[in-house]
Amino acid sequence: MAIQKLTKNQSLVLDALEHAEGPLSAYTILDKLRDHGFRAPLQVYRALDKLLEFGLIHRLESMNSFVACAHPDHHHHHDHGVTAFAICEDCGQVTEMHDAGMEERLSVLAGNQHFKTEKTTIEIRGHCQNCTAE
Amino acid sequence: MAIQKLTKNQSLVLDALEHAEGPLSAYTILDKLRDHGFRAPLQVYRALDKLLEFGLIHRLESMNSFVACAHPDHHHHHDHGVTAFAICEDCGQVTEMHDAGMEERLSVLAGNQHFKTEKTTIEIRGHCQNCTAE
DNA sequence: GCAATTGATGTAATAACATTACGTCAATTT
DNA sequence: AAATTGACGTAATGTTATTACATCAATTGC
Ligand SMILES: [Zn+2]
Ligand SMILES: [Zn+2]
Ligand SMILES: [Zn+2]
Ligand SMILES: [Zn+2]
Repeated sequence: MAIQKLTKNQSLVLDALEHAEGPLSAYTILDKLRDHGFRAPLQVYRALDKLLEFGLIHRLESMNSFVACAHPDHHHHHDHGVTAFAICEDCGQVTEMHDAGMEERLSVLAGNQHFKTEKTTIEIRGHCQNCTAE
Repeated sequence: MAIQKLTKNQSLVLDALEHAEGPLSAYTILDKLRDHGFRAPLQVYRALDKLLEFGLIHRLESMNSFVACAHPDHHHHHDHGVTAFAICEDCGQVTEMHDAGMEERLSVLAGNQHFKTEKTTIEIRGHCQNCTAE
């Protein structure tokens, strides 16, 4: 699919996420965008919903927050397949990972249960290389 | 480790989860236990924290709720390894799955990033066999 | 036995996260 | 031009989780 034209609010929210060091909660985004006219949570949540739909951002379920997609051809629609995230509990850094072998195992697991997968969440909490070094 | 003696509140919460059809939110548990003297969220959250620690229940991050562990030797401490959940969005049924191949892939993924894993969340949202049949 | 510590509990208040409801407006379609 | 659609603004409310403080019971050390 072609480039997605974003509305002003959507662009502001995406921008906030892309320039952030790590994942942001919806309310943190709201605070960052008050100077740009944001006043209510719904302005953020509506933009987030669309950006999720476009595949430009991801939601981290285990921490109720959001990150910009690390995929290089951002600002385009594309299929992610299954995405796994490594989340450092010390510094907050998030690494987005894709792995065909992982997808295959999950596909088999779901198939065993005759389960029709719509969306898969994989989040690894722990400590990144930097924060592990003594 | 041996059998864990549970406090009254912990037993009540575990019981509520074991007798539930599907996952329950903390506040739903609170409502179910009002007749047993529960008055405040903290009574539930404290019990949930301990039950999670003992490995007797699981938290489903993608729906902010909790399920009793499906592992047969429940009421004992045991290591789960990595657990994946298939969550039906139609009927709410949750299936707990374990798979060595999946653990291996996750281990490799984390290893590639020199990431030290503490806890892994895998949740598959979709439709179970019953809810898929026409 | 008794003081000190530890762990569980009760209660209230507050914080953090998310949605519903309602009205307006601009662009697109018919 | 009317109808439809999609984005937006605002207020109110609903849901999930934590902080703070006081009390009580069981255990530990002397
Ligand atoms: Zn991505
Ligand atoms: Zn780190
Ligand atoms: Zn289990
Ligand atoms: Zn189902």
